[in-house]
Parts: sequence; structure tokens; C-alpha cells
Amino acid sequence: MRLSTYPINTLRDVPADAEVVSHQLMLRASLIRRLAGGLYTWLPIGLRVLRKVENIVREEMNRAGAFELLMPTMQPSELWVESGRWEQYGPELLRVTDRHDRLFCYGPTHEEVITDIARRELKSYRQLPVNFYQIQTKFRDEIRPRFGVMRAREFTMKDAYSFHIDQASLEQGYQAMYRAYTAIFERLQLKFRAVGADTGSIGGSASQEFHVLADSGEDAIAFSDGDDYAANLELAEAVAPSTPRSAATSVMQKVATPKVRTIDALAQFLGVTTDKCLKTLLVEGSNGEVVAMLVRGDHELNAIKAQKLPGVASPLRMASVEAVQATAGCEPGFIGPVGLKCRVYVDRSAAHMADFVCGANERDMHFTGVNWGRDVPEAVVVDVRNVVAGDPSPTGKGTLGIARGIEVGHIFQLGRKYSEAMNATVLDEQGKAVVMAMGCYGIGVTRVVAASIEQNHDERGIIWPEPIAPFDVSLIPINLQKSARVREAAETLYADLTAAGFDVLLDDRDARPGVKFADDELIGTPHRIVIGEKGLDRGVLEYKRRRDGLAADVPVADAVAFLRDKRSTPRA
RNA sequence: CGGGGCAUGGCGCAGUCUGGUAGCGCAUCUGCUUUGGGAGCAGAGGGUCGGGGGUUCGAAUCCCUCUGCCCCGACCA
Repeated sequence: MRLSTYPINTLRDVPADAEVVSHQLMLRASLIRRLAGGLYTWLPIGLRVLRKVENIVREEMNRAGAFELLMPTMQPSELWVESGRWEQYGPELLRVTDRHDRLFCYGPTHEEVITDIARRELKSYRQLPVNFYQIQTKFRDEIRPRFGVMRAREFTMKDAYSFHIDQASLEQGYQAMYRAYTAIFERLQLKFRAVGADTGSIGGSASQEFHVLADSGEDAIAFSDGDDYAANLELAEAVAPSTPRSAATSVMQKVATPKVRTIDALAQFLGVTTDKCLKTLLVEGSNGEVVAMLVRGDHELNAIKAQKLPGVASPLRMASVEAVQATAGCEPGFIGPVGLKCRVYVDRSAAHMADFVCGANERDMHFTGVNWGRDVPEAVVVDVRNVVAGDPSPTGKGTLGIARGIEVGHIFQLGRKYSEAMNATVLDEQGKAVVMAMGCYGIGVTRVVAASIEQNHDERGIIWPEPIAPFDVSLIPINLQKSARVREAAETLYADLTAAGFDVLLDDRDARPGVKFADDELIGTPHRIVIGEKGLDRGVLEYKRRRDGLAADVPVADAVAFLRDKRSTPRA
């Protein structure tokens, strides 16, 4: 590609409404442009990256034996009514009406369509297992699109669906996808982790997310240093303390704590640590009553875990101030379990406390020296808190650390949710109709591009991993408008490298060197060759590697071989 | 949905409090000089100040309203 013919428009200033680095750099390097909230145009250089990611995904899916197809983005409402999701799916599903007043939706995912294909096309167990995938545009009307293409409303997704005669086959297919995903993210050179995920309302037996590790990630993941345990924070189990609870040593006393409403203030006021305080949270119950959740002062309530408990409203909501008054007889800030008349759940760690501090259900009052059994009845012990760094791993090996992650992939054993609702059956060996088992597997292709930049950049710009770089090499001729030698050397090298299979960017603009260097580093091409009079006088070209700044003089005649050697990832 | 912030040329911003008819840097165009890390000089073009309504002799500025964008979101018991 000759830069002189491409209207690139790099930005020196950081656009004010871009928060994360990947978004800023994608705008500055002219990879994307915003059309409206959560909608982005991929400009030519950005599209090159996107296509390279797609191709790696495609190659590995094909290698795993999946078949590519392409389904429409628009889907008729009938299929969604059949699966039950027309009602179930919220406003995230964009519903539209055609000129005949027929209802459609812009597909956020394609379980319904693929299940419809499967029930029409698959007749016999002999045709199973089979895996179909597509790389296609999805639309989800996100409440809050943000971070550019990281959480966009319209985005590219690779979605795959497998069909099986039984659970054993499903598990095999799932494992094959796990391996394919691992291969894909390795080829993309992402630092990632597969983590156990919430199976949520869909049910199913197994689900794992693939997270790219990055501080800007929207998800928190817990992982063990003792083995390969990793789970989304929403799901990670906080194990019960292994030691027995200490015996009571102090007497329960009511103390005045004027205007002390928070755990931090309470701990400071009483001169104790927050883990000696008990936090009492009142949440809405499913029957209109209030339910108390007790966690240690230094812990946080886990909403996902809490809303799964019997009698708790889902999604989780805090009780209103009025409801708190009615139940505890005081305002928030002084609630405690002593004499509290409602359903009570206590977290494993909180149940392990002794001689603790808690609210007295009376304005400006707390109790100290409280003990389970003696002062407060033992409550139902559950796991309702977020794990924290340093907690023991639920596998029993190692301790947990917390990292932030960007979810780029999700694999799922769906089971028969859709195949049953939509009556997708095949005949088995006995000629009997059986409902197929399904798996589904997604990769956020556009998100992968942003995630890669999050992991690969410096203050000057993007540092693409070779497999997805828009160009393999950039050629920067110095003063080519004036120097016939430089121009000739650049043209020759451009032709030779292109012929050798490199994606080459030739910066033949009539610009000063500084401009070219800055743009080149912003765009992030892995390898750079500078062609200037200075070098040519000595018969060499000047090589520089983007990632680590490695520099070398290369004899003009050796350039192609040199770059072939420097390119660390062989072509597939 | 709730809270906060922002909206002025392609991008980044000033001007708004204290009304007087729009400015700076970058980018763009022309010319000359320049050419190894975002050039210099001279000149030029481009904005109904997010939309609508109002107050006023006069509104980017004051008031009302709508829209869009960005950030945060029970962490408290």
C-alpha cells in the first residue's frame, strides 16, 4: 500500500471522549471512526487488522472440523417466540417491523436460526456431531456502549454451534472447541486465561470464558497460584475458614457511636480492624419481605451469589430506607443481627467471627463483644461474598489473586434448551427421534482487536503482534522527492518485498521524516526499513523493530532475506 | 433508570460568571524556503457557537425545553 494514495488522517491530539488506550489509539491511528453511539466504521487500515484476526479464527475453526456458513442478520420473530426468548430477552434485542407489519429482530446471537437449520437439515444420528460457525455482524442494544469497539452495539462475532446425539459427544465437541480457542488466542499472541463462568439462566453443565488480561477489563477474575483454577469473580467460591471459630472472651456491650454509619468509620472510632466488624445488609426478598445478608466488614457482598439464595429477589436489590426502618427499627448504618426479625443469611467468614462489632438496631448505637450462639442465634451459613486476593483457592491448592480481564471468548454446553423448545430431533440407531444436544461458542472478533491494543502499546502508539499487524513492514524513504537513488531503492524494495509475500506499507508521501516516523509508530507496524542517502552511501538500509527498538544496518541486497528471518511467525 | 460532566470549524481547547455579533493551537489550501524525529515565513478557506423556544435594542453568553456524547453507579447497614 502506498501511503501517498491513501487519505490517512492521523490525530496528534487525543479525542476527548475516548477513555481507554485502545479506543484512543484506534481513533488516532485512523483505524475506526464513530458513526453514532456504539456504531463504528472500520477504515482500511483497521479493516486489515480485523480481516487478519478473522482469518486466524477461520483457519483454526476449519482445522477443528467446523463448517462455515452465513446466516442473515435479520431474524423473524416467530423463531424467537418458539424458543421463548421473544418475551425473555429485554430491550437489548432490537425489534423492527417490516412494511407488512411483520416483526423481526436484528440478531444479537443465532441459536434460533441455527437450530432451525439443524432441524431441517439434520435427519440422522449418522450426520452428528456437526459444528457450524459464521463470522458475522451482531447487534445488541447495550444500555451503555463504551470504550469504542470494546463494547459496541454493532460488532463482529464468530459464533459456532455444535449438535450432538448425546451428552458424551457434546463434551467431546466442547473440549475440541476449548482446544481450538486456545490455539486461536495463542496465535493472536494474547495473554489470556480460560476461566470458569456463570452458567446463568441458560443452565447447562459447563461454561468457560476466555479473558484477555488487561487493567482496563470490565470483568474481575480470580485465579490460583497453586494450579490452573480461574473463575469469574461473580462465580469464584469463597471457602469456609479451615480453623475452628474462636471462643467468646468478652461480654456483649452496647456502645454509643454517634454518627458512625460506615464500617470504616466504625472501625476507626472503636480502634479495631474492619474484619472485626460485621456488616449487615438488608435486601429485598422474593415475597416482598426483607432478607438480611451478613458479611465481614472487610468483605463485599456478591450479588450473583446472593440472588440465587432461596427467598431473595433476583436481580438483587437493596431494601428501601423505609423497609429498613420497618424491619430493623433504625436507619441504615446501625443495623445488626441481634434481635433482627427477618430471614438471615451469614457468609462463611462472617459466621467464623467471635467477639465482633455490629449495629444495635438503634440510632447511634453499636454492640461490641458479640458472639454467635450466645448473643445472636446461629444463622444459615452460605457463600455470599466476593473472594479477595489472598483467599485460599477452592481447589485446595494455592491462594487466589484477582486480575482484570476482557472477555473475548465464551464456550458453552447448552444442552437441549433450544433443540427441545424448537423440536430439533434426529433419528437414532433404533429409528427413534431424539432431541439433539447443543453447544455454542463465541469470539468477539472486533473486541479482540481492541484487547490486543490494550496489551500491546507504548506512549508512541500501537505495537502490533505480527500475526494481526495491518502491514508486516513499513518502508520510510527519506527525501524521496529529491533523491532519485532513494526513490529507486524504495520502489525496488517495495516490489521485491511484495513479491516475497509481505504486506508492505510504503510511505511515499512528500512529508518530513519526523512525520513519517511518528505515524509509523502510531500505526504500529512491527518492522521498519528506512531508506536514505546516508545509508545508501554505505550500501545499507536501516532496520528497526517496533517492539523493542532493535536496530540494524542491512545491505541493500540482503533486505528481503533479512526481513524473512526477522519475521518470527511463519505464514500459515 | 439514577447521579455527575460536556456540547464553540476536521481534532484539541479558550471565550459563558460580568450579554455588544467568535478566537487560539493542530489539521487543510496557495506560494517560497526547508527535508534523518510531528519545519519556517507569508497569505487563504472553513463555524446559523447541538436543536427549538423565550428575555433583550442586541444572546455562544441569561431563562425554559429537547437532543446527543462521556464518566460513575446499592459497597451501605
